[in-house]
Amino acid sequence: MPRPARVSPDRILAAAAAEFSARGYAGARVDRIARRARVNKAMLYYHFGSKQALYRALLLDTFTAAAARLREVASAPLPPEQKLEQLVTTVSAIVAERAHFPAIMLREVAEGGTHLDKDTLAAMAALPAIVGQVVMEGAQKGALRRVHPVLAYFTIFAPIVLYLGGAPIRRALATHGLVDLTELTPELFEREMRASIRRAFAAPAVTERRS
Amino acid sequence: MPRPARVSPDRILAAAAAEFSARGYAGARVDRIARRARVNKAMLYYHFGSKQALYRALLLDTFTAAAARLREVASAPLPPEQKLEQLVTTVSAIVAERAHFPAIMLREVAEGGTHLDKDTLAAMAALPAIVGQVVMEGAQKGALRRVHPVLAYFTIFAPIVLYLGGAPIRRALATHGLVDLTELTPELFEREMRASIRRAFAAPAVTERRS
DNA sequence: GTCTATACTTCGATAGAC
DNA sequence: GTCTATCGAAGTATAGAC
Repeated sequence: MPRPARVSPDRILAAAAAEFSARGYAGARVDRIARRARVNKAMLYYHFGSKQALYRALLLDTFTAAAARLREVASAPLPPEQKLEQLVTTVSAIVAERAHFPAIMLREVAEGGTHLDKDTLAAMAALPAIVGQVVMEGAQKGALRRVHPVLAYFTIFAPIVLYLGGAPIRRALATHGLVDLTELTPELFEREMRASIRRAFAAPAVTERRS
Repeated sequence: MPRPARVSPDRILAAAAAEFSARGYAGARVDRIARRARVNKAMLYYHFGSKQALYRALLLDTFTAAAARLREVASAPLPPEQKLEQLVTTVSAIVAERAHFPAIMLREVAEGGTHLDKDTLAAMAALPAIVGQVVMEGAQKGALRRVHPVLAYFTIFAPIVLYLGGAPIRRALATHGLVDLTELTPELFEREMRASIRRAFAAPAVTERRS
């Protein structure tokens, strides 16, 4: 047997990621997901049960994977300042690997978690917890300024997710000749973000640098 | 004539703001908007023509008003560092007055501008332009660090919009007993944001403070 | 596990009287 | 300008054969 063809659920999840991220829960069409995954609708319902269950499975998978990546950074043997910058890099990397991540996250925030169950909500809630842990550790060691951990989470996550998730609308703006920008690249954006985050959260210089 | 009753269009726009922000374009129901505005559907179509036209009217109104507020700050007789902090305050104030602003913005970014026409897209594009103007002025005067204007836009806007727009999902998390937080208040958030922005974009200290 | 055909529902939009 | 009634298009989900 050259091809086991045991790939339906994975293909469906991938198709669901594309569809839900591009159109949102209400805008997504089960027919389209099935077609994109090259299975028929009945097959999709056979594996996932309902549109909502598929959506939850997708989000649980997405946020669980992201949290795992961030946990690696949080528990790495690095000084807190470097962990913080590494978080920026890792969030960017997560988006680079899963292009649908930003749209899904932005939509779910806007949606208020309406379609989610407790497990999926818990997976989302893990992200701020991990960032908060890094910041609090840094403050304790005197390496970082004391800031509210939730503020740190938003200061780091929000710009990256909105900027990278904004690629499609920037294309739309460009189409209409409305974009001014000497296109900022994701690479440059990440570099500048790291610098901004470093400065925003650096501990006030108590011991002065020698003159 | 005690009450002109000439309020249908405004009431419809207000109802549309609530519905579209809570459910998105595809999830919004024209019936619900009409009911909330206490007009019937035919009346709504009489005034706005279609669901899409109503959506565009709402977004054009929303972003035009926000841009006007920000332009005031940009052209105020203030040093750039203060303008920057004032932008933080103003974005927070805009959200305080129009609670649906964050959700609408997050959704439209995720949506990629699909439902928008050129005018509405232009109104959205005005926001980064205004922030960029402040940052470039500051860099020219040596008051601010040289950063890409688009980066500055996202660094300021994104955390505020995502944090304030995230209130509903934080409530959902709290309902399930998943929130750790010693609830960060919007006021404290704004104060800390101003501090972070100030540090992130301050010009490197060339002239040392006297010892 | 896989597919076709279809039941059932909801929603955007309009016709047409007042 | 305002309203009631309704059409027609989609959309989720399932029945039932293979």
